Amino acid sequence: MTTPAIVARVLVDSPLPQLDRLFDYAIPASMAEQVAPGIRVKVPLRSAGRIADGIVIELAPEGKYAGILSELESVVSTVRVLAPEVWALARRVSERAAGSANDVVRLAVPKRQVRVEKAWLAGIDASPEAPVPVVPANDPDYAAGRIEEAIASGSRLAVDAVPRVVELPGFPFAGSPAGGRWVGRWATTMAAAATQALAKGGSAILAVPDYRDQEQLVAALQAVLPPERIVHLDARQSNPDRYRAHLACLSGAPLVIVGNRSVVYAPAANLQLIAIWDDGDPLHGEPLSPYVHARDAALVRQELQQCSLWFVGHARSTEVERLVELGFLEVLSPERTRFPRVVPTAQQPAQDRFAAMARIPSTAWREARTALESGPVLVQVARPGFAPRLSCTDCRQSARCRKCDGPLGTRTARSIAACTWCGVPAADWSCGTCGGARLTLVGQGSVRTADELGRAFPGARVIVADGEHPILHVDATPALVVATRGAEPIAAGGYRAVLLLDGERMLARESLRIGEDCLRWWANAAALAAAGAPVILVGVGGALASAMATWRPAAYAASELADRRRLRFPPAVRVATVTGSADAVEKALSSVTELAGTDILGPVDTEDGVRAIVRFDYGRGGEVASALRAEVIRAATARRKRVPATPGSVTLPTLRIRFDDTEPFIE
DNA sequence: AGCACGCCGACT
DNA sequence: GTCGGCGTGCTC
Repeated sequence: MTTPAIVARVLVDSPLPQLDRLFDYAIPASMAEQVAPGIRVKVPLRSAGRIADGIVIELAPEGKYAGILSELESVVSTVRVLAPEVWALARRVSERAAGSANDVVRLAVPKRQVRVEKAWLAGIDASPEAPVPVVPANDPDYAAGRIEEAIASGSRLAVDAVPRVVELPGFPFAGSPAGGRWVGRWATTMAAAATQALAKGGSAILAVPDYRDQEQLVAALQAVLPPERIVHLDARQSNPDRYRAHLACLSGAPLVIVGNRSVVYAPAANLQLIAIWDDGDPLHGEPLSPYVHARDAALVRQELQQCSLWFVGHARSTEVERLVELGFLEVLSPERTRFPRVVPTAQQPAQDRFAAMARIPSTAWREARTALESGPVLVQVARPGFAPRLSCTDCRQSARCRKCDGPLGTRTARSIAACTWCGVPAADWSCGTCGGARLTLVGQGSVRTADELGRAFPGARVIVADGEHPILHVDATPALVVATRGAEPIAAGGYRAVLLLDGERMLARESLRIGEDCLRWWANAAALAAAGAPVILVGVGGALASAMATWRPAAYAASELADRRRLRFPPAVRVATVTGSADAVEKALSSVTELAGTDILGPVDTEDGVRAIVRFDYGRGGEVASALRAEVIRAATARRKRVPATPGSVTLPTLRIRFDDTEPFIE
């Protein structure tokens, strides 16, 4: 009797780009029963003289490899931790970014935890309880049946969120803590969409940028779903928690999987929906190689699995606007909405006794004072601390840290100046330019603003919410809530007024995305206002102010995108930064320079080596990525430089590629 | 990465 | 003759 020879094709866990492909191994008879796609194995790498970890990707008839096959060393676990569709996603995403599939798989499959796995395997054998039925929810602010229809037909949507807060209803299932909580209205829209996916027998992946958003979304889900249908899966969890959640997804039951950017790789059973909240938030960008943004990974996954794909937000990113203009995304806007009442005010000093706080115009003062009689008032500022910056009183130069040259600041009224980068106190400071020894406070951080507001409104409750004082919720009683952008608490019933103070300062940062970012920060804060409450945008004019006043962030995104098209800046075109030694970069550039629709900026010198930017049309992405990937492999296998053994220095690869990074572009 | 292979200079 | 330097290439 002869059986056809079957080989296991294995992805070997290695950081080396030249090993980032599949290796064929013979399957010993003793393991034949256990070997299946997606399981962890150990394999020999003879030439490297070691045993490596790997994941079986597929079983295939022998023949692709001419040489003599080694045998699998052992089966680590029979759990299929890498689902076939997640592997397909990892491969496509890594190819698109000229990176290693291994790096993406590391994001998609948490480290194994033996105890967690054993407990899960034991639990699977126990007879499962009958699942609590899911009642699909709709969102009354969108056209009747529109959400249901979108999930049913697998629509791709840019969803304009309802700019309001809402109180969650109590939930009929025991143990739900959601009732009575206030959350952003967007969270209930996403929750409603998720229930539609569950009702269809499928799973939903919901990605949020940070824990504050996650907290709201989970509360909104708990209000409409039994707890066993909700799973957190997140790179910030401990390894055991993350692995437990990963295994829960593998159980095959339809679930709502909530997490930050890496959740887009979750092994969802019968995926029906991927929804991303606030895709313009930089936290959706993956900081690890190959630096793939959650938005891009979601787009690839949608293409592979034909699920519904939603980008939900108050402000629209230029990337989503581009997809809308292409007709790839359909816009879903609420039917009947009261937009926030935004009032842009020029920067004019107050004429009354509050003139000391010149950055708050008198109209804003009046609104704040009136609103403070009935409830909480939000004051958004750019920076935390007391004085975010200090300068030399004599020569006005910005004061720098003696140790690391970082800028100095103070955190409270009483505290001593310290470096905002390394934290070293600046005792006995003297100016590096003129030798002066006196410091002047520059700017107002959250703490200083709170101090001054407290003096201007004697008896008022003042609450500071920033990175150091994280506050998620405030009640409906009068209070001045001073928050840095992105750290605004949710107020029960909504804020009675919102003051957006440091617009000019926020806009001063040099970044290609600064307009989009500011609009996002302001719109997200404005969405926390009570219906009809004034939102005062101080000291900002032009297109941004009118986009806020008319509540048309999409129109701003469209004009911004038109500018980028003219300038050939992303996302009108794609870009890849190429960094490394001068000759490696030069070789890499010559591999793409012949391609039509590409041009090259640079190279310019950097700290170690040079950097160039390749710009190319979307249609050229595949060719550019594969050409650059070939160069990465070539550079990695080419003659290795003799390392002069500098202890502590990190050895960087001679060639590094990063796609779709907008940071190198500044206006 | 890690390890073998291979092709030249200095050695008992 | 051959011991061992390191440049080059491969890992199923």
